[in-house]
Amino acid sequence: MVNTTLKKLSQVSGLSISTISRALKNHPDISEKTKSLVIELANTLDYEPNINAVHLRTQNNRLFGVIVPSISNFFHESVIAALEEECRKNNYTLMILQSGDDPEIESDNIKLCRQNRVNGLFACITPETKNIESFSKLKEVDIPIIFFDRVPERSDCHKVCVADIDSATMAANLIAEKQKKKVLALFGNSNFLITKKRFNAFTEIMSAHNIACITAYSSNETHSEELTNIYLAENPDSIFCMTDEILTGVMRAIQKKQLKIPDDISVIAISNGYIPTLYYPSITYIETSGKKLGKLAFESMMSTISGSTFIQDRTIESVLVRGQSI
Amino acid sequence: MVNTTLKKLSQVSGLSISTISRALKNHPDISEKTKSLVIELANTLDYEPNINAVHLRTQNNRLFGVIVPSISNFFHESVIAALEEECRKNNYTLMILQSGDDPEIESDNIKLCRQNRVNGLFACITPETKNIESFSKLKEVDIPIIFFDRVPERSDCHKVCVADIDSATMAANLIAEKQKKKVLALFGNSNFLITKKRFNAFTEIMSAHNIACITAYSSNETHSEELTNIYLAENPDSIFCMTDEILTGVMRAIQKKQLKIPDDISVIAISNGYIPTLYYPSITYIETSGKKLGKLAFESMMSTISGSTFIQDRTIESVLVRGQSI
DNA sequence: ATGAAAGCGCTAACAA
DNA sequence: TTGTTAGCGCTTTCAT
Repeated sequence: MVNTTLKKLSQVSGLSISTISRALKNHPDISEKTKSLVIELANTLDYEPNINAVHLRTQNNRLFGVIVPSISNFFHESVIAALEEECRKNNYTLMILQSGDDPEIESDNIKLCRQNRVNGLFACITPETKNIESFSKLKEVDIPIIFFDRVPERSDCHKVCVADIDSATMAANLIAEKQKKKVLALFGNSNFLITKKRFNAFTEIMSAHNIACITAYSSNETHSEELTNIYLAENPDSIFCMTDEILTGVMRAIQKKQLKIPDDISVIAISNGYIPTLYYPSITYIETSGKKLGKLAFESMMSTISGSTFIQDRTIESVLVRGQSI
Repeated sequence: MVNTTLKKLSQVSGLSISTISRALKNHPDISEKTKSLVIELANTLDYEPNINAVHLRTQNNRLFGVIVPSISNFFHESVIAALEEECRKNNYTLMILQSGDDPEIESDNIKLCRQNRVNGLFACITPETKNIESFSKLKEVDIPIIFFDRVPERSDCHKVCVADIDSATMAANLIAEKQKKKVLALFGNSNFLITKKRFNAFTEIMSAHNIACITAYSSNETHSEELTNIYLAENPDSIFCMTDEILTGVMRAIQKKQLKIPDDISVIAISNGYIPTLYYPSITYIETSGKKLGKLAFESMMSTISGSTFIQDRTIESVLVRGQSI
């Protein structure tokens, strides 16, 4: 069966299309009698407005796009969940796109956003996104972009990030406070601004306290496990993990070697919060909440949409969640 | 700046709108000269077709919807990832909707699908979805539905599921093979058909082998941990976990009590595959692949869309992945 | 090879 | 209070 349209309702009821349209939107001009008549008719015929027609006509899709590397990621997942919730509340639809960390797919996704005439885009860029030219095309047609988590280095764009320096600082300070002497610190992709900042903040505190610090970069689990195996030979008394992926790799190595946490070795991580609780003793971590980030990003979007010309550059505070791993 | 339209290209080039439209779609009637001219112009003016207009005109949105309880779930996440990939390849867009296991939101989502004139819907129903009336409205307007994972009991609808009985059977057989004598078996939500089937298959094999079997239902981590603590008093030699959530709860209890796996107690789970590898020794599990399910669901959708009247009822084979936990 | 025109379903300004 | 009409941007039939 074919979908019911205003035209059909008009034909069946004998009323004009515009009267039907108005009645359905509870327009004050329409009499109560007509309204209830039309609404009832619409219900029995299962009328649902054709959103393409509405959007074409109103030139407002009430649609936001979000580009993440992959939804299979605790952090981004929680960001999306938060965005989705806010969109629901504000009667927007969210178009979720995955870049797979491939700049070409990212560029395709941006095109999709333009074709769909999104009202705004939330974007987490790929490590290879050197210039943001493809994003600029959105700006040219006045589609605001809120970058989040992984953001461009330039300052003329809206950004919402988790605390980069702060979270590394908190972890470093806890290590110092616990009188650790030799730490293995594993960081994520060195292309990212956030990695650089955390690396600098962390190592600085280490030197300030005269704590020996072995550093390495890794962005996946297996590599982290290998690195841990290698550097465990140097007998660190603690390990700092910048991401969940690193943490799981490190834990695999530790568990295989049957090392006791925290007696043989201490562990501290930066995480969104699920993985650290899976282990026993549970891992102490600095929480960077994707949920909070999502909410803040949405807030920034709304204020930008409603005319604020202010460049948004916001940061989510980190929280220390104490486990028993250090 | 405003978006470029065919009209604008027409005005700038002096060609008619229809010529522009044809040139852009590589229509054979148009001369090469005109084509290249138009394409170049479109590029310089950053033309992107207004998808709402295209869809309104062509009455084909090339859009699928998918409803899951939450994207924050390993299994559903991988289903979505697979669906997304297939959609990409086939030039469809995927609209991802979350029900939060709330029948009311589910119903809203279905409405959204109708409003967006999706070409088809992939749906994983909520535990409370007693009747599928809201889904029927989609069928009335010829929108095919492929139910997956959690599906209605009635037989007149398309279904793609993971092996229910088989996976429970495989786990049970392994437990028997390993000569276990007393097993604690934790199952998910008892409303689901899949739970019932697995429960029956599992307990049947247990009785056939004269293995004592304590059973309980739990659908979240904390509850699973509590149940484990309670039933550990009865000294089972093995635990069967029907889901990842159950597994993490069980493992928390085991780790807190410092029980050694597999010496003190054996563990076996049904899982999508990530969580079991996090532990050491790694957990033996029956893999139910969300990725395979997604691919198969898409296949079913495509054959239904292209006219097959055949009721699809397909099942993903399970695979035993051996860890060291039993 | 190109153009004119109709119409997809809807909203809203204007008319009655 | 209701109806008429134009038009959003696009595709496609029919004419030239």
